[in-house]
Amino acid sequence: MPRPPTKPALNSPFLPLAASLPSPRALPPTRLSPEKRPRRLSSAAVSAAASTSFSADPSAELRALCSHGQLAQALWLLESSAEQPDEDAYVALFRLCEWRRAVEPGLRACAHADDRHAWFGLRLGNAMLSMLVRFGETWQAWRVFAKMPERDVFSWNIMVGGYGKAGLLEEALDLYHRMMWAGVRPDVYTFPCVLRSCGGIPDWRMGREVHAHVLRFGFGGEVDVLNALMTMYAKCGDAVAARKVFDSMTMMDCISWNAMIAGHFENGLLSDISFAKEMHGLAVKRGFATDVAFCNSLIQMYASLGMMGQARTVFSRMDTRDAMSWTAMISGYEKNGFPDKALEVYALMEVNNVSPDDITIASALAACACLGRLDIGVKLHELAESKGFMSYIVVANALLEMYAKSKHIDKAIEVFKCMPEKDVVSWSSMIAGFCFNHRNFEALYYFRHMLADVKPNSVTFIAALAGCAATGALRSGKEIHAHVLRHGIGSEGYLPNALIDLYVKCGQTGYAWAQFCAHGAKDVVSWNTMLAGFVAHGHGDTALSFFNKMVKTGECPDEVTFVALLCACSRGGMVNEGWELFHSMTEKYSIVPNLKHYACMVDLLCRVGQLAEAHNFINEMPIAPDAAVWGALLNGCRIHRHVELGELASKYVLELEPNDAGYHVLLCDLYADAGRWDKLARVRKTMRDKGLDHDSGCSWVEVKGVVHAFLTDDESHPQIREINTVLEGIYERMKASGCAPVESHSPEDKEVSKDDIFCGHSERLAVVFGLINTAPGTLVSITKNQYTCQSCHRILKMISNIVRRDIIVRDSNQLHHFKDGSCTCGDEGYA
DNA sequence: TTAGGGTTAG
Repeated sequence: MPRPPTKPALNSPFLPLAASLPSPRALPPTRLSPEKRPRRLSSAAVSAAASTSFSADPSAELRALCSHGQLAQALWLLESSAEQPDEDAYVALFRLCEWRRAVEPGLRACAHADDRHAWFGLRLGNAMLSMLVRFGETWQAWRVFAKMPERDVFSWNIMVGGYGKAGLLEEALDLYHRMMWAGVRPDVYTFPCVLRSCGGIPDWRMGREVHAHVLRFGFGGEVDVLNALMTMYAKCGDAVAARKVFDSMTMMDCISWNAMIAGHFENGLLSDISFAKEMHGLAVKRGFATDVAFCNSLIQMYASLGMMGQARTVFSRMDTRDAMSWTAMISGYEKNGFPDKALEVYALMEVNNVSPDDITIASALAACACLGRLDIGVKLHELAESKGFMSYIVVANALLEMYAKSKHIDKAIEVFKCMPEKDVVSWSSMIAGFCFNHRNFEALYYFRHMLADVKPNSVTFIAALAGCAATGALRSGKEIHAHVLRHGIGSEGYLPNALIDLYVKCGQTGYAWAQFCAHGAKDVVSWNTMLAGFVAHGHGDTALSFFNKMVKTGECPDEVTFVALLCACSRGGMVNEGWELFHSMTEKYSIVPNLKHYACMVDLLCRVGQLAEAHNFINEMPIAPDAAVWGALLNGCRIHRHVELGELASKYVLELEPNDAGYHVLLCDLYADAGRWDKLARVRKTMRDKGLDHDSGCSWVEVKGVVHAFLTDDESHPQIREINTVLEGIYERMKASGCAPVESHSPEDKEVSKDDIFCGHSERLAVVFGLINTAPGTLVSITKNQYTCQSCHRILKMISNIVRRDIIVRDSNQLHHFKDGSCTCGDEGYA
């Protein structure tokens, strides 16, 4: 025996149900592997049964009905007959139920037998076990197993395998141990059953122990057992041991090759294209290339290497393809950045009448999410519902993401709420989905709720950090940072970059810099994030020298790098540097400027007053300018009060984005600053007609780890009276010192100032709320969804001077750090 | 005349 029996042997007929056994409620939902076709009755068996004359013997009658496949009648007979059927009749009925996958009748027959038997004989017990395990009824199977005084290796195999399949991996290993203690000699089927659970946990030590048993019991030459061993080692991350098993095999089948490829792939060892091709060639030579599962593996192998052409060749040469073959192609295209091709393959699959499985639908949904194809996504949703796939967590998760990425977050919430079980992916997708839909508030709310339910992973943290960064929730972000450190995953995936971004966006350049320096595997994103941080804080010179350092280190800049750099030049009025960088993009770095770069250049030229040059620049663009490019010109015209050119720009802007409230407001500001009240009124009327007149300005401020949101003219906050009193006080002090802001009033409408209508003032409420609820000297950090208006900008500068506090306002456009009466933005655009 | 191992996933 491999181990001394420390637990009582599980061999008595009246064995107490051990406490370690799972309760029925604890059983996880099972996704049963694709069904093996139920065996059909041979025609000989049917005719033999048909020739049996019906007798008064209910057992014989029951057997005959079963052999004719008349399940309903058989069940009726069983339940209505007063007499107890014999063991053979029961066995026939259970087998029929198993073949038919008739769960409900099977369970009824099971209850019938259970009521009338104190114990089950070997044949009857095994038939019941087999059926129950096939149905995923692990708990019922355990009850039957406990009522079997005699058990053979088959009974044990079913139990070990069944528990493993139901996801009760630890329990499966426990059963295997008990089998050993009971002195049952394992057979060739036992090892694959138990090794599956070792790999699934994964439990390498136990796997090695089972490996020793394999050798001790003399199964070291069995292909099936060795295949299972190889897979177990691969799943436990021991590619070397897996390879050793593979090399020791004197006989192998296509499963061996498949396990080898899959094992290498899982352990990330298949990055070598020539090795992959060699594996392919060898397998073809040995005649395995016709096996469907093997070809599916090859497709996946090539897809993971980004070689979709090769994958397609394998796919097209297959004589028969199953749903997995199609799914492997769909997911391959989707993962390699060809979601449109993925959907083409899916359409072709439909034309070929291949029924998609849950993973096909999940993969196709992922492609829809990439493309924002809500139309196809909705059809897939309907299909998933009709096929009963909504209970599969992968399908629901893929659906969530599709809806979130198609800007239908409410639909995603609906799907999420209907999910009976949610895993870390479901929660992470919702958090990321909220951020994607600019509903960061809810992202953090979901994150907090998630912690009570599911253990977060690096993807969750990245999504939650994005939510904090977007709302400027520094304290919540720091809390998440602490979680990350506790989980020991601070350097996992994109987490280091997400942390740099958090601190940059919350105005904590020092922390960001510390994170950047500590990040051992910096990539272009790390550099870009830090660079954007310097730019946002108005450190244009630092940004440029940082860029030089980046290039010297050997990091290759990308288009994002240049957006940040051109932005720095624009903010700092560095026209020459801007032109130099713009030209270097194509000349030095082979980066084709995109619309964002053009918009930055227009902004740069406009800010230094070169409006005509900016206009020329737009006219000479090799690509069609978008609203942002014209918008930059419009903004420049607003700053320099150039109404005519501004009107021209606004014509293009509003043609391209007719329903954007922001651009309308910009035009209003242009007219207001130039004192053109007639034209201003006209734009305001257009806005009213289009329903764009409601101010959706919103500012967030985090106090003691809770993010508070303020809307324009928000009177709903519990502390609003206090806030207003403080605001008034500040106003009085400003007046007394003779620096109260001048509001530009419209002469026709003396009651309402320009700022009251358009600027929102929500940042004023949020700033004051932050000031009165935090300790003296603490930095107050606000995030706003629109750009800060001139009046608020002036007032906040003054407030920072009066109260001697640092105030950071991150608006939709830039970051303002107010200190001692001035702002880091250099008052650009706030002249 | 019952069982096992390989492939597709967010």
